[in-house]
Amino acid sequence: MCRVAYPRRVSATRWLNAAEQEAWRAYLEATLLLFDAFDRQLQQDAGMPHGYYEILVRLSESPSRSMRMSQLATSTRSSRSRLSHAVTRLEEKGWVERLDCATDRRGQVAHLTDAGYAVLEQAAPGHVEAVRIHLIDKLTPEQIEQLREISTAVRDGLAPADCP
Amino acid sequence: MCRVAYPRRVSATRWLNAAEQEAWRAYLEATLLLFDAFDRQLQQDAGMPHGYYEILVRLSESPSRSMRMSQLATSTRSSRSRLSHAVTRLEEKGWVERLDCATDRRGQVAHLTDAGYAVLEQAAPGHVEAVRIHLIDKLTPEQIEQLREISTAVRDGLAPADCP
DNA sequence: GCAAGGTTGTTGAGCGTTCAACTGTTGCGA
DNA sequence: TCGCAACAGTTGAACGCTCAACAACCTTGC
Repeated sequence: MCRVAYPRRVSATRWLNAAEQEAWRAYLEATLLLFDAFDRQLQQDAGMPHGYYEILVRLSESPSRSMRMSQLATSTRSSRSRLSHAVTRLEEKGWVERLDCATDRRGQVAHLTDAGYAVLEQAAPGHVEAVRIHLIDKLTPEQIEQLREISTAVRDGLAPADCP
Repeated sequence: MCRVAYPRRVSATRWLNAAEQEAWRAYLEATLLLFDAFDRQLQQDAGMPHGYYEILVRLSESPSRSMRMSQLATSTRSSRSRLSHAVTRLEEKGWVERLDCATDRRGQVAHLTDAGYAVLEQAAPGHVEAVRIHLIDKLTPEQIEQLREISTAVRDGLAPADCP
């Protein structure tokens, strides 16, 4: 039988040192400002939040302009529930449609309509310009590479293993 | 009088090259996963979203444990409206209270209560640990410094000039 | 062939955020 | 000191997200 004579001492908090704290806070603030800017820009110019735009982008990159709901959810890093609600809204706008999946009767396939593709084409330049102005153009090529490496390390630590 | 003979040609979209695209997407995905993780952790352990936690942190760092609403809003990078709603919730929980400002009758001061401070003390170790595990520990000291520089550049490009 | 358990996707309630409109107050120039 | 713009903060409606519960279907092992 397992006997624990004394409760193990709860490990002391490893607080952040000054450099770590500064990095974390700067990252946090930059990200909040950045995401706010993108959300506002897309809401104004295309009538949708950034998350919805990303859904359309992913669909547009698929050869058939369609994807299984669950695949779309993991590739946009969103929950099934969030995606389901989002696709409902996108369907109301006529930008996406739901189709039954041929091989799995539980499944649904989200398909980007022509209207959705048109909206995306019209919204993309403004969004890319915003990403440039607020992020890319502020950094040197070396920093862009550093950001890629940093982000990849963090992402791979958090993403389920089967995510591409 | 100013005369424009021909409308100026709309500038062609400066699309992202492969390296820029990869960096941007990795950053986007890492950040979504990271913020989700922090939100979930704090919601579970402390019953509040990350944004609310940050409000308590800022207040706790003020000598008087209080701040003007507008100062608190800009320092947490949130809108006045968001902060107002948030403080309402935090007040309902008894973690913050609103006081009238002595020098400006329009003003309100948010003050961290003892209960709020206690909650913060109890929630902090778990949150710091999450920041370590998912972010700091995944990076080398050089990368942490790089992240600080990158984030500072981006933040300073977006923040109103009078923000410290 | 069938039961058990896993997977896929949806739903509704509750909560947080946004946006626009609003109140009350202050600062400033005529 | 009057008038007015700017400022500080709040409010409610609309919307997006989370969470838990759910229905439907597939898979596995017997």
